[in-house]
Amino acid sequence: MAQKPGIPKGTRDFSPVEMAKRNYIFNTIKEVYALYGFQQIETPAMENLSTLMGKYGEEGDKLLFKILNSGDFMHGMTADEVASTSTLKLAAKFCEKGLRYDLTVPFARYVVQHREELALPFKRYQIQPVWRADRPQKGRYREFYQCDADVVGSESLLNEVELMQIVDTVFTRFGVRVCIKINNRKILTGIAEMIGQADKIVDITVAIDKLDKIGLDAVNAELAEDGIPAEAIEKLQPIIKLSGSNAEKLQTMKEVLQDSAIGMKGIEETEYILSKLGALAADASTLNNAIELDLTLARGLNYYTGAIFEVKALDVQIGSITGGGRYDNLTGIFGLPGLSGVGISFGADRIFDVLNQLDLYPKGAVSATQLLFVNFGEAEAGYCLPLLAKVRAAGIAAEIYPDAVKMKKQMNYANAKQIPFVAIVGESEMAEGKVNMKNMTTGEQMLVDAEKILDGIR
RNA sequence: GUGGAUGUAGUUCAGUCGGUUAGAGCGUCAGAUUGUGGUUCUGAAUGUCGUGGGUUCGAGUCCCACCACCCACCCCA
Repeated sequence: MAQKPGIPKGTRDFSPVEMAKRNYIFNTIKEVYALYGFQQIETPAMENLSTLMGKYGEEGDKLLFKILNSGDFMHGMTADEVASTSTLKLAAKFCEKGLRYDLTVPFARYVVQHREELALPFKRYQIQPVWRADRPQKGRYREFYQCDADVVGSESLLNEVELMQIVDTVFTRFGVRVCIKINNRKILTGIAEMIGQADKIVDITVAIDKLDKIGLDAVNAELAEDGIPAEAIEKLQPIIKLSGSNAEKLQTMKEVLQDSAIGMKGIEETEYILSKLGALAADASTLNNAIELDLTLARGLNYYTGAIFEVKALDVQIGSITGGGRYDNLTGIFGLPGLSGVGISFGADRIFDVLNQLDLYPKGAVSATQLLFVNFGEAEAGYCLPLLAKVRAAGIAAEIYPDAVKMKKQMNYANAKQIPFVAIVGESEMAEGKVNMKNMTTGEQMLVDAEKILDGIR
């Protein structure tokens, strides 16, 4: 072996077993989305860079994968430009496309581009890979899948309620215990107003967001570093430390934010969503999983304007595995103002890790072939082929070992593929018109009539 | 972009103070067993010790650079 081939940093191959598991995840999510009336779309892996740039903040722009123009990409460049040392400027010159960074922005582009054909409100889901030029680490890849569902063209909070129900249903089906955290950008804006730091809203939310990770003192230190006056930080303390039931938290915040119109609007929205989910009284929730108002939840993406959500697994420490929120004017940047959207995104790769750690895959999700015919030679194989066809016609995945090699080897193959049944047909079985069916789990064998081969697989 | 660790067989990893022939488990292959697997036993194959340079009589081991991967921060799913 001369040189081992490899794949780019932060990308992965998926083995047959991994794909079976991933498909189980994707299929479960798809089923639930469809159950709520969402329809699937796909968009291209690459978008025009102008569609992507400026939508994810300064950090996000840096993490965009840019695609070099094909052909003579230096064409038409001036000597000055070629000599320029500014990577950004050069990139802008010879890259006009980029790989998608998430599914939400391409979706907004899709909506604007197809606005005439869409029946509003438009509910779509989309399961595709996205790419980020991040430095990879645990649970973090440069190519990963998102499973988004969004509704645009409706301001009703019923959409938020349904999305919470979807989250709850999906994780219930997976058997993963989660905590759904909910907050509202308007409340955060109200808080920033109340402490007189409205323009620092982004810094404040980013700092507060880290509370459960770095602790209160570190958050306060970061706030001070961001230039928030000590007096304002002081005012923030009771809010950061707020505890109690959802209803209690709302009551407290109503008092704190009574002078902020936008803050009160956020409270009202949150109250509505929680009440519809039965999450205000302690024991009345209609969800299987806990839903909790968490004022420290901020979410980095700055296009969110209303409710925001995030889901954490209770039994695995891995960061957020699902997130989303309402964005009032995402299509505005593409020239279509006044359309409100709200959506969620399941992080399939992290859910994959969670299900792996908890070993929550249902039996049968992994193995595909149910029955293997052992191959003893030309004549025997010829006898098996019609039987094979019959089994397949009954919808049972089956295969015949293509080579008449040693039986041990064929049995090993069945083991490696976790095939539960093996059909052994040699001279004696052929002569009697029978099939020897072996259950690979129990080791039991029984001789059945070839006609009744299906009875052997039970 | 910042910081920290690691790099030896397909894989996980050992390898003492720098010492002559590079080790183990798992996996793979073969045999025990010509039509019965998972267990067991026996045997075998597989190495640019990440790459390049340096120190040395001698380097897997020490030094430097580079590369790769991992972890943490930033940010995020």
